[in-house]
Amino acid sequence: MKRVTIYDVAKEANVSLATVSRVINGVEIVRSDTRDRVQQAIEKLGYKPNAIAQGLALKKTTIIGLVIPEASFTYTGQIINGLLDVAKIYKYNIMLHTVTEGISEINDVVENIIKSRVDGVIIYSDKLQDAELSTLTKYDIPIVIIGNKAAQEKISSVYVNIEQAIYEIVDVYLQKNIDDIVIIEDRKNRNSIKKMVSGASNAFKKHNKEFNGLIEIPAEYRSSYDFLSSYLKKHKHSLVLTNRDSQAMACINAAKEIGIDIPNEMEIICLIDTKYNSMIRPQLSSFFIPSYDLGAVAMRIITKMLNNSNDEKPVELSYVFTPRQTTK
Amino acid sequence: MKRVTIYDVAKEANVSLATVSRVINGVEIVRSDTRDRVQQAIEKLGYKPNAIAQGLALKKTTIIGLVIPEASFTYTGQIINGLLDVAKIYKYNIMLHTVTEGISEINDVVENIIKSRVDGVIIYSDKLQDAELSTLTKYDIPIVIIGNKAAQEKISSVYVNIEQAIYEIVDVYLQKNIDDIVIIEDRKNRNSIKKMVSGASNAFKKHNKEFNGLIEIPAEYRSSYDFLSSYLKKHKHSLVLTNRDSQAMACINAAKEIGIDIPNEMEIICLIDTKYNSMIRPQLSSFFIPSYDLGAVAMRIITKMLNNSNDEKPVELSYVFTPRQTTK
DNA sequence: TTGAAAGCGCTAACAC
DNA sequence: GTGTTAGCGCTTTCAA
Repeated sequence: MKRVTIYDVAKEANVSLATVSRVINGVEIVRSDTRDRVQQAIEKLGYKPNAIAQGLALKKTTIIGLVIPEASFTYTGQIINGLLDVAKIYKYNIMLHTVTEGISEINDVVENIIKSRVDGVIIYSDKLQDAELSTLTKYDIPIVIIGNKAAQEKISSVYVNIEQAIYEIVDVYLQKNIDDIVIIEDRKNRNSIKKMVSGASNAFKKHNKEFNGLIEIPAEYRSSYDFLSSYLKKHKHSLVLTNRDSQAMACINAAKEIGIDIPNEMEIICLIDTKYNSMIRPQLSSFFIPSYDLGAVAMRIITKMLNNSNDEKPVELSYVFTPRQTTK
Repeated sequence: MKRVTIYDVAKEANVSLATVSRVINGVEIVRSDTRDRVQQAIEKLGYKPNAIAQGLALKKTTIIGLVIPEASFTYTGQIINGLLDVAKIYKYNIMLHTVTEGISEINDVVENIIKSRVDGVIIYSDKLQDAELSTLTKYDIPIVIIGNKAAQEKISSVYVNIEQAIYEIVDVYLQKNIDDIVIIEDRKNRNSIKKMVSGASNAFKKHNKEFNGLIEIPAEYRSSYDFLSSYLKKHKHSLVLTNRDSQAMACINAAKEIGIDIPNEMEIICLIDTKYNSMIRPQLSSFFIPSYDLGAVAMRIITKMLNNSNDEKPVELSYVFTPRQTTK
């Protein structure tokens, strides 16, 4: 099919481009019979406005860049769903970028975002640090960060206070005089772990104790399972805190294997809630982190920024601890 | 920061736009000292070519549309990872669209894709039917379908032969004279289920039997668990085939609850493999479907189509049955 | 090797 | 209420 342009429609309907433009943009001042003529021409020719040309003329693309970590989508997926649902309402399109390791790759992504002239960018990734964010703001690209409170001016954010969550739960255990608490870290979510540790440390401090229960495990499920299988034989802990469900499951399975009774001999709490938490046995106690809302709110914030351009305050969403079968 | 254009760079470097354009596009015929001058100007001004303007001028956007179902990304996630890894190599950007129910919403997505002038579109969704695909091809948008063999000319595809997979496994059981086999369906993946049923039916036919073991369950995990808990009390089956891991888990948990011994009294096989299959207990026997590769290959095919424009043959990827603890 | 100028498809003053 | 025209930022042909 021959690419049909606004010009073809104008000719077909015997009007000027301007009038066609008015019709497709819903500008009111067009007489209804010419509007109809134009509409018919559009139908007949199957004309679809070229968003790229519109983008050039208007200096805005109605595209929002989204940056997420590669790998598991079990958690990120919900964020994306929230994001997209809101994006649809406001007619924004989403351009998807993933980042893994490698500083050069990160620079590529940033470069790419700038070139593509997105109207704004939503970032859910620890990988983009202040430097990258600064170059983005230098190019006047509105930014919303998911999962962290933004550290810079002009950057907005929506997040859950992980530190607080861990603080509270650890405090509960310390009050019951249970202090053999560890946090498992697989080095894949450094930033989250840092906050978890910080929360735990604060709780310990409150009780005049010192927290040093950070244990490193391998990044892959299989090897972390193997690691824990031998580790747990020698080390008993009262409470294990994990970031991801996969880590908790490695822990559960290893404990079962050894014969550790969950939750009576050892309790496990996972920070992030996925649909699998209540499917596995024992069902995994976890925090409910409103991931869908994180995405939805992020998108809402960005649309606001694009309309008012005055910066939005960081938004803190609340978590809920959901006890299941891995806690007493 | 003031938007800097190719014109600013030209002025800064004392050359014409054309020369700057040549430099940023790596056209060889520029003298090296002018090239250097231009490069310096670009650095100094922090110039980044406007992909939108390039898109207009070149009539191509280097954007690929991606259509996926909303909801769970546990499986789709791997497809996206494969897709993005290859997209990065070829410098394509991905614009993400999700579809759920609702014919109007689907039309919106199609409309949106056409307007955004993507160079091609990769579709992983049963929701887009022949009608929608036809309008896409009418607008000369190259299409690659993931998960189904394309039914139309000019449309390419990459898929796994689910029908065959189920045929083979069911045949194995029938040869052992086990024919109390059911397939669980939750109405969320109609197309897949249809193929599974077809595969099972063929196997039964081969043994001069008739397959009618399709059982409908609720779509949500919780209600399907409840349903199965009461269903399995009255109905014993030798083999349960499911599409998604969540369905299999509902089945496993319900069976456990009732006291059905898996795999001795009842076996369970899940079609789609996720990382959770080997984390849960009992570990779930399943087919390994190369989802990452489905994405990667789809992207490769699209790039080929964009370069040669001769249509690509459908690509069939292979599956591997991976027995774990839910089968004998 | 470089520059001038037309054109990609659209929007938005401004004029009629 | 409708048309004319000058951009939006870039590529590319054709001259020089």
